Amino acid sequence: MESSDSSGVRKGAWSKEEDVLLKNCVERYGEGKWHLVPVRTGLNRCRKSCRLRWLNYLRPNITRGNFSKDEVDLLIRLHKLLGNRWSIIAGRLPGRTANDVKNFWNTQMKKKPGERKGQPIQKTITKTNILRPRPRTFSNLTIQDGPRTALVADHNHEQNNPNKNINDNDNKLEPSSSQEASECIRWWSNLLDAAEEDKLEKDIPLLDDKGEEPGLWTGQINPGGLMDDGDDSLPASEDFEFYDDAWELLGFGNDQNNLQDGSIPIG
DNA sequence: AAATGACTCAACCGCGATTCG
DNA sequence: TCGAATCGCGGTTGAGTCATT
Repeated sequence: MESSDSSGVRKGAWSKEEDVLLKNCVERYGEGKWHLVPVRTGLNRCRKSCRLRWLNYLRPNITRGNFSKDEVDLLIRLHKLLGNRWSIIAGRLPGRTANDVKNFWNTQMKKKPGERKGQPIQKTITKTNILRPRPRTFSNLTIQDGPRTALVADHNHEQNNPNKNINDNDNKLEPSSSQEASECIRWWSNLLDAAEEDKLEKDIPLLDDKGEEPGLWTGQINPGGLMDDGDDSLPASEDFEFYDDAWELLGFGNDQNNLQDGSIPIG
């Protein structure tokens, strides 16, 4: 079934030999610089295809198989909050790629209740029940408690932060065990519970009184959320988002200046 | 056993955003 | 400041597989 485009670049399913070449390349040079991968490997593939294959299939720690009940539950609520922002949602589901999440949603969750496993969902996304994230990038931030995957870590500053609660060898910021993955899911689930109970039952406007979207904090973390093609010198989906309200619920208050500090107490 | 339809998921496409010279 | 290159993402497609007739 293989084919190639007008420039002769191979398309279609990957062979085992191609997988080995790509895997060896990434292990040697690291993720990123995808435009160099075809040159380094000799693969007749475009950079996008190489990145996609790595992120969605070859990358370590990818969780395969059915979604657990907890994952489905969290997925439903995150989708309710975020809509089709698969990379962000996947970032809350350790080991799941955005493509996985998207495929799962499109194949399982769009079925009518009774046709699918899991609980019914609200099919219609309206302006009043969806919160779009408002990116607010920050760095040098560490949460000293909670799941490791909820840590906020600026890769450029990790070595300067003695308080970071993360394994130095694990710059992917992924859960190291299924127990941690479950803990991460539970943590986000609880957080969403609190945020939903506190705010979502009210009719939150899309824009606040300053004309900005109420929503999420964006910082740096990668609990495993991945999207397909593209490239970056940092692992994909390094965004970390905090529900504004959850931020307060967690005891941080609403002083955004806190975010500039090296660490923030939690709980 | 063969034909057909339904389903899954890997992969591609296109476009807006970002980076870089 | 601008244009080209690259990245990141969501939407869509289609080949392979499974279930049903």
